[in-house]
Amino acid sequence: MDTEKVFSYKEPEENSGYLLWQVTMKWQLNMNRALGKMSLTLTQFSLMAGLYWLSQKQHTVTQQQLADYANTDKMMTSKVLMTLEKKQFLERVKDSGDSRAKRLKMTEKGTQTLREAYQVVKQVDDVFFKNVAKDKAVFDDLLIRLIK
Amino acid sequence: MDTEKVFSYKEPEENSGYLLWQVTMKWQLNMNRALGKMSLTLTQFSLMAGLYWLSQKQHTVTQQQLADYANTDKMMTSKVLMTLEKKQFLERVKDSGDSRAKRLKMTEKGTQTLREAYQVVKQVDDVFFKNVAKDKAVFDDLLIRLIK
DNA sequence: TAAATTTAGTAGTTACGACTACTAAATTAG
DNA sequence: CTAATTTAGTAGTCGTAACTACTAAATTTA
Repeated sequence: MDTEKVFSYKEPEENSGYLLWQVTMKWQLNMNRALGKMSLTLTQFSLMAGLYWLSQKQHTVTQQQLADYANTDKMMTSKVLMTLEKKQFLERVKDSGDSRAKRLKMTEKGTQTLREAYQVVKQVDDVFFKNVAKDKAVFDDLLIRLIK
Repeated sequence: MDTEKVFSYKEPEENSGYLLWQVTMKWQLNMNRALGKMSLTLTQFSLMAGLYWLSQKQHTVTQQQLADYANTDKMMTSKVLMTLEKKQFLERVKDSGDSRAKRLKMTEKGTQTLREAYQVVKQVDDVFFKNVAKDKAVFDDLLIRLIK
């Protein structure tokens, strides 16, 4: 029989990684439920937001550039962008300079949807982070140190 | 043309939710890569760990009880437990009292694998949380407040 | 400049994670 | 006691998320 103990702590709650995971799962669930009312997923929203931000910085945005910016896997990004194109939230046009690349351009419908979605996201975030609002600077700093 | 701005901040990095998501994604990726070497996923590890912890507290553990404890969806939990049974890490026996329920019992092989997996997880956590180690108490407190 | 390497994107696989919908058994209520 | 409701678990779907493997085009280098 196996009697030697397995863990160096008694409860999962003593583990930062476990807590981090639980919190993010809850946040993600809230986000997806809220965004679901407008037929968007969190990932779809994030890529649209990323495209919006990147477009402010540079004239053209390719799928690869967006994936790099959003820290998403390029294969997954490709699939989600196809979905977003089908929904007519953006266009994927062959780049004139590099014929391998797809240039991304948000449509008017996409921008409007993003604007509405952001109001929903903001609302969820306000409620979710209410209990740590006064420590936002500390919290964000800790998270930034973890991303490196 | 749409000129009204969409976001109330300039960079995603100003948003706690976005940071939280990015950090957890990175943590999860590190965990899954490390656990992958022993053919385990993070979710499989978590449910095995949850079963181990719950088994310390109570004589019998059902799938539903484990799902409640781990805060996982019962449908997903059911599938992952079937996978873990196939791998012979645990047994799912019909409960004698409640014939709807499946009683979960970790096998010797499961316990041994969990022990090895935990060493891997511990190692990944030590590296991942290195930069915030001295603030662990603050960080954990913030996360606990977010779970409520 | 031809060959080797890198880059941009797609296809298909495995495993969650959140669903709806379902079966069957247990519990509660009238 | 029987009907209504709740509970435990399974089946199948959709959308990531991380892969391997692939095509084709651009770039490097020998």
